[in-house]
Order: sequence, then structure tokens, then C-alpha cells
Amino acid sequence: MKRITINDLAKELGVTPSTISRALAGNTRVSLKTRELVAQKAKEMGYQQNVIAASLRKGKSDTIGMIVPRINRHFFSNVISGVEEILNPAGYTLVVAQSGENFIKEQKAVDVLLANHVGGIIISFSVQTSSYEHIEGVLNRGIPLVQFDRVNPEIKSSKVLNDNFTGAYLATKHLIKSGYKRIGHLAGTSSLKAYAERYRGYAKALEEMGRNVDSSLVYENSITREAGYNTIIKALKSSKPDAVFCAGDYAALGVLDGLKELKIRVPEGFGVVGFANEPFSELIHPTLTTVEQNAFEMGTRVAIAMIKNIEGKHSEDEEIIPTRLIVRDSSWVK
Amino acid sequence: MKRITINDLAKELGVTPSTISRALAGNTRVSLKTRELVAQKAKEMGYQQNVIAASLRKGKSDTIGMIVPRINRHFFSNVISGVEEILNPAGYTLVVAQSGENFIKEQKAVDVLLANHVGGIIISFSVQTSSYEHIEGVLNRGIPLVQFDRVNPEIKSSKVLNDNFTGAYLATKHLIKSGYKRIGHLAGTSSLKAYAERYRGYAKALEEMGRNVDSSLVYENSITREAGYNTIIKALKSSKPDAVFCAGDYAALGVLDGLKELKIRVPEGFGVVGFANEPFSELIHPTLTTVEQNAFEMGTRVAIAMIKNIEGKHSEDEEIIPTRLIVRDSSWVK
DNA sequence: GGAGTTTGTGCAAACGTTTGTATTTTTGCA
DNA sequence: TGCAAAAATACAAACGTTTGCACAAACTCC
Repeated sequence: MKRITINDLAKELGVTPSTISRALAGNTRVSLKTRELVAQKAKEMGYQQNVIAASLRKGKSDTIGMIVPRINRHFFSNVISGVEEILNPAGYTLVVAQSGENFIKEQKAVDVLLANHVGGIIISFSVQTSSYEHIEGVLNRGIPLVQFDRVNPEIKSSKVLNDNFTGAYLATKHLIKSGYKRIGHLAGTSSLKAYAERYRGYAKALEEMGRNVDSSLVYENSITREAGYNTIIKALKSSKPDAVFCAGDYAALGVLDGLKELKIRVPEGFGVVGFANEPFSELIHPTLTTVEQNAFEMGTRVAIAMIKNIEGKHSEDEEIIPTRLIVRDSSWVK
Repeated sequence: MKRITINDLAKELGVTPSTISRALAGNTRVSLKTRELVAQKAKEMGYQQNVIAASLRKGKSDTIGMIVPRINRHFFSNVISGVEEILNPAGYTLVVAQSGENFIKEQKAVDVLLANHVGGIIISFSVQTSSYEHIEGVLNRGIPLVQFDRVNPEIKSSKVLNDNFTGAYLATKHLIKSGYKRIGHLAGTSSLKAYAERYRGYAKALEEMGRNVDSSLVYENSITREAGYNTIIKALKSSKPDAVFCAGDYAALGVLDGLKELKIRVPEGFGVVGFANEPFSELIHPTLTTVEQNAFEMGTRVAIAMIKNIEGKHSEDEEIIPTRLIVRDSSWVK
């Protein structure tokens, strides 16, 4: 009923707790014989380390905190899985918190993690976030930080990003080659690098083909399904695009809603490309051409970066995970 | 840079740490004046409780562990959100672990949570789980346990369940009333109560209409998309159903895949009903008739049950959350 | 065989709280 | 003013580890 401590083991074996502690840690200062004895007894008595006590003494814990906007987004939940894949076998425990795209909740989550003395923090910012003082606290406490996807370039830390630029570039180029003439872009907030890069890729593809970006065809802050719907309804009355590259699949979904309502045929009369390869994108009608982000791999890279930070020196590496265009039925194939 | 402790506050105010501790806890044994003074100073100096130290001393923590099969399932991620909604404001921190439907991982997750001295454990078992010794450890350590959805009736603890029976009953009745004659059932493992109840609802609806369950129309262990596809392909060659009630939306999706391949029209030639109301169910073609589970509410109930368990007495209440049939295009409406 | 080195273990303090009990200060009242 | 009771605070131990340092025993080498 009562938990076994190293003191119990010590009494049982007639040695001191310090020896037990060292033995369990595999310290070579204690003889192999004793180590084996301790290991056996520990198993026998069902000893389980009290990580709380260990954390207190060591002043740090093997718990890593992770803050994401929403765990029910395909992308994020897969990043989480990737992170766990690496962190768990390495002896770390992952704590996940959701900001719900809400700045206040994000701040609170950071506070809670700090109060819990986590060994490191992994974060992808909410769209609302524009002030970053809560992160200062993390940095000047010397707690390892890894940003991913929704990163802030101003903050010095390891970063893991998708190759948003190339993904967007390929997507736009695909639309151009397919013959669409007035290609619009449903963009996210430009303050987040991920979205800024998608815009950049879009612009680059156009320019490379000798076209200029027509700003009336760029619709900011349109990443939800609803925003996608509203945007396309309005756009078709004014700037009249004949295709759009959306910064997210949900926006693309909204666009398809609008087009269906207006009885515009896809891909014949209008081309649509999304971003993220959400699971629904291959299930809807028409199936959605989109850019795949390798979320799981991103997670593994994030975890590796975190472990490096914990073990070694502060790093400010920026890793880029490749993206890939998946062509489906919402755009012509030329 | 260094963290402020209650000792720092104590020195600063010329009192002892114990007074600070009590003051911060709002203990009336310290005068209101002192309490206010302490609160102010704490804010001023940016004091943040070291929950690790507190947990160690108190022998328990305000961290609640939660183990789910997969966080990227719409149902589970929404339950998680519901749990957080209640737990966070109440001062608890939620740690989420995934079993990945894998028994070994589930066991490990339990171990990690126990080693972290969590204040309670919330669990929904993996489909693989058939032995429950890892849970014994939780129970006889006296750690509050709440099971939800995938529960084991043998284990004594609070339980929160969907009204799987009624949902399945309504779904099946709907198919009967729509005129389908040979209604099959793609079932989950009967060892999990959630699935057993769905089967029971299916059977009850048939019997009530004076039909018997034809066991050749019940296909066990068919809850993935792939299994749904394989099952329907085989079934149409042998037992020949003209409609199926699936224990999950993914299975229903697989069934639709198979029907599309065989060019069987839905709902004219075949009726399909799923279970879970996954987000994709209203996006696919045809849209899927399904049973909605109120995942978020389930989460809030789970959290409330947990708090009750922590504060009060061991409970073995079983709560049932209502479900609702959503009729869409994959079944006739009569 | 003795001095120096290596190897294995013990001692005790520390991490930052909480909390039962002891002590001091204040208050109320005769 | 004096004294008991009440109120406020202090003291010190405890939670289970880890770890620098001290120490003893067993080796090594000349």
C-alpha cells in the first residue's frame, strides 16, 4: 500500500540511501555487485522512483511542456505524436496544453508550466499572440525553448518550420501551369512567419511567370471555413479570381462551399488549392489539391532539438521540413 | 534570474516562511493585514509557487493524468477539451498521454503517471487492453480513477459513458423505418462496453420490430476504414445486407468506399449509418447519417467526477451522456 | 612494508514547501 | 494593573531524492 522509497531499500540491504540512489542511477562509483543487488531488490519490492522528489532536488524535471493552439487539428496532433515518439523513449514525459488560439490562455499555460518546473517548453503560437513577454520569462530562467510552425523570428531559440515557401510556390505554380489566369490567395496573419512564407511563395511563383501580385486578389486573415466562404462570395463580385491558393485547408473548404452555392464547377471553372492535407481533404467532393506538411517528422525534429537544448548548449538553429504538393481533383492537371 | 521562494519573501518582510506559506494559502490563522502584505510583496517580487516542492511535501499533486487511445480522434480531443475546461480553472493541470491503442504503451503511461505522483487518473482503454493489472496498482494506491467511454465494468471507479445503447437503437430503428430489410452491423470488440452496448441497441431495435438478429449480418471487429471496406466487399457476396449500422464513422467510410467501387447507390440501394459524428461525416459524399456523442460535455462530466473523487469519497457512480441521431444523405428518410 | 592511489560506501546538507506544536503578542475583562 | 484567553507568528521536522565531501578498505608500486 505504502510506496517503497530508497530508504526502504537501503534498510533492507543494509546500505545507505546514497548508495541506493547511485546504484539505481548506474553510477560506477558503486560496485557492479551492489548495483545488481539493488536493481534486483528494487524490482522485488516494486520500487518506483519518486520523480517529484528527484525533480526538487535536481532543480529540474524530465517533464517537457508543449503548448499548441488546438490538439484536434490534424497537423498539431501529429506533431505531438512525433514529439512523443522521441521524448518518451528518452525518458521524458510530455505535458500538452492548448491555447485554443487565445492569448490569455497561452500566457496561463506558460505560467503553469513554469510553476511545474518543466525541463523545457515547446510552443506554437496562437494567431492572437502578438506580444511575447510571457516567453521572456522562459528565456531568462534559462529554460530550453523550441518553437515550431507558428514561430516568432525575433525570439532566439531553436525553431522547426515547414518549408512553407516552397509548398506555396509549388501550389501556385501548379495553378499557373494549369491555365488559371487570375489566381488569388487566401492568406493568414502576416505576423506569423508560417503564413508570411506562404504568401512569399505565392508571390514568387507569380513573379517568376512574369505576373505581378495583384493586391486585390490577396485576402488577408482568411483561414477558417467561414472566412473562406465569405471571402470567395465577396471576391467573385469584385476582384473576380478564377482560382485561389488558400493558406489552409479549412479556408479551401469554405471556398468550395461558396463555389458550390454559386454553382461554379471545380476544377473546370475555378481552381482551388489548400494547405495542410487535413484528413478531410481527400474525402470531400471534389477532393482537394493541397500541400502536405510532414507533421510527424516535424515532431521528431522538434523533440530532438529539445533534447539537444537540454543536454548541451543554447541553440538557435532553424530547421526546415520539406513539404509536398498533392494534386487532386480541385484543380486541373496540365 | 533566480526564482523567488517563500524564504525570500519571508526575509524581505521579516517573518518566517511558515507565515508566508499560510498567508498565501489564505489561512485565517495569519492576520488579514499580513496576508495582504504578503500577497502584495509576492506580486511585486514575481513569486511563483514551486509546485514540485509543494507536491513532495503534501504527498500528492494537482496534476491529473489522462490516457486516451489517440488524441487525433475528434471524439477524444473534444473530451480532453471538456476536461480542461473544468480542471484548469479549478487549479489542476492536465497531462495527456496516448496509448495508441497499444496495451504496452498504455501500461507504460500508467507507470509514468504513477511515478509522477499524479493526483488522479482518467482513462479510456485501448482496444487491445484485456488485462487490467496495471489499473490495480492505481486503485490500491488509493489514487482516484475515472473511466470514460471505453470502460471496464469490472473495475470499481467512477465511469462516464455515452448512451451507446439508445444511439444504436435509434440508428437501427431509423434504418428499419426507412424500409431496409437486411440490416447488418459492423461491430467493435464486444469486450468493451461501449461497443457491446451498440450491439445491444442494434439487437433491441430489430427485436422490437419482430425481427431476429441474423448473426451472419453481424461483423465483429470492423471499426477501421479498411476493415469497413473489406467487410462490405465480402458481405455483399455472402450474407447480402442492404444496409449497415456501423459502430464507428471510419468503418462507415470504408463501407461507402466499397459501395462506390461496386457502384451501389447510397441511399437508394443501400443505407449506411455511422457512429461518432466525426467532422468528415458531413463533408463526404454522400453525407453520413450518424450518431452524435457529446464529447465535450462528457469531458466536463469526467472532470467533475474526478474532482469529486479527489475531494471526497471513492465513488462508483456511472454517468450516462445522451446521444443523438443525425440523419443525413447516406440513408433514406421515411 | 609503508606510502600513495584507487575503489566503494557513508555522512549530511540541500531542494522549497507544509504543518503540528510551541512561543510570543495582543486583547478583553475584572 | 494583572491575568487568562485568544490571536498571530515562529520553530523545526518532514516529504524522497541527489551529491560534494569524507572516510575506510583494498590495492599498487617501489
